[in-house]
Amino acid sequence: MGVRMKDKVVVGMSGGVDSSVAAYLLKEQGYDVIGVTMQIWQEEPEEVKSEGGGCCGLSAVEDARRVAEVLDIPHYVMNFRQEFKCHVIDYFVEEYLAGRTPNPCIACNRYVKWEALLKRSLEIGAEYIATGHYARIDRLPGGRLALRQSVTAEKDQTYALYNLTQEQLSRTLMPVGEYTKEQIRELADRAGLPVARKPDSQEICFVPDNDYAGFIDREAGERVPGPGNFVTAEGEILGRHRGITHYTLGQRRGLGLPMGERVFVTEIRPETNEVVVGSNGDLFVKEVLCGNVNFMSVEDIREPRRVKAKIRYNHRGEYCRIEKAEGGRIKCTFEAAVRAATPGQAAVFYDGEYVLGGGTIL
RNA sequence: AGGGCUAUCGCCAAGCGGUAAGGCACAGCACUUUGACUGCUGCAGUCGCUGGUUCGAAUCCAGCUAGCCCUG
Repeated sequence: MGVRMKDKVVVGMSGGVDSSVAAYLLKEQGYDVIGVTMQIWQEEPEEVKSEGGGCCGLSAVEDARRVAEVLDIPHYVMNFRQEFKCHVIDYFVEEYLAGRTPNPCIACNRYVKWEALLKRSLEIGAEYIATGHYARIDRLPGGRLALRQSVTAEKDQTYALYNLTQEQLSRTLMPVGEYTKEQIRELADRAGLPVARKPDSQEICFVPDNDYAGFIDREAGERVPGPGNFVTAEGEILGRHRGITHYTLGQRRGLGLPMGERVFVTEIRPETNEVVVGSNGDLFVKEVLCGNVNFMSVEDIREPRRVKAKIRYNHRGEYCRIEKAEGGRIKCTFEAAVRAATPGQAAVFYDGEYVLGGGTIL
């Protein structure tokens, strides 16, 4: 590893174990480490302050500061509320209003962490930014940079990072990707970091009460579509739903329909405010179309090629053939049908351990 | 107000004299740095009501009530 001594790196510190250890590791490697905690949302309610919090919660600031003290590195708080509101919150709300299911982490990574944070980090003289993501970055023989899955496939977080550009990757360090979660906690413990046993974060960081639909109600007010009909694919009305923002493809719980058998959301129709319900089998498809494609390990694809694709964060992946389609889109033809390919979610393509690229499911 | 049928958890539904299956829904938990999926746990001291027969009834009998159906 060509560690360039004294290179300055800004580590985005969320106050969690992973980013804390990232800072620790980089310091050990000889970098000039600066800890930065991003303020991205409002003040947290008092109750959740001492809890695990989200990946970017504000209670984070306290923890991050303590870690920085232990590591003896400077720590700053940067305000990114505006960027977060624009690229994450608004996007999140608009997608749901349109009947799609967004992935806010992907947007946050691409536009807040690797755009706003990176820009400001460069402004203060840093060469790199670093995070505690479980992913690796390699330079390929051809010269391109590509994300590589972390050592532990279970913890791998490349899915949420497929949208990064070459320029962004060239300014990024992800030291945590070389270790397992257990090793990271051990390192934290040995380094005396106060967050070694902090529970992993989960849920949407800006929706601490886990009621994302309620969040949309508060954000979008009367723009939120009201109740409508649950219907079958044949058009039979089965009952009333609470508004399309409450549902996503493949969802079973919360429908309140006693059909005698399990039923799932198979389609959301914003035009008619209908939510279509069907059996689990109805959710499987072999073809998926993607837009807003970002290529990573390759500049582009001319010929169809076989890759493994993940259609959601927690997806083991399925082999498919990807090929160019109308308007820069990519058509994926799966070897085995995938369940609930959901518009708004990302399909990320893997060439072995490397992220070839990805796009948004249409 | 002639006759027949049915009344068991929010919905569906076993049970046929021996001390309330199951499915769906719902709730909680687990899993999870997105939404989901999935898994686990919980969920009728009571069988429309009132009496009766019986050692013992949701199960048999009677009356009442409600709903459905057929006649008028």
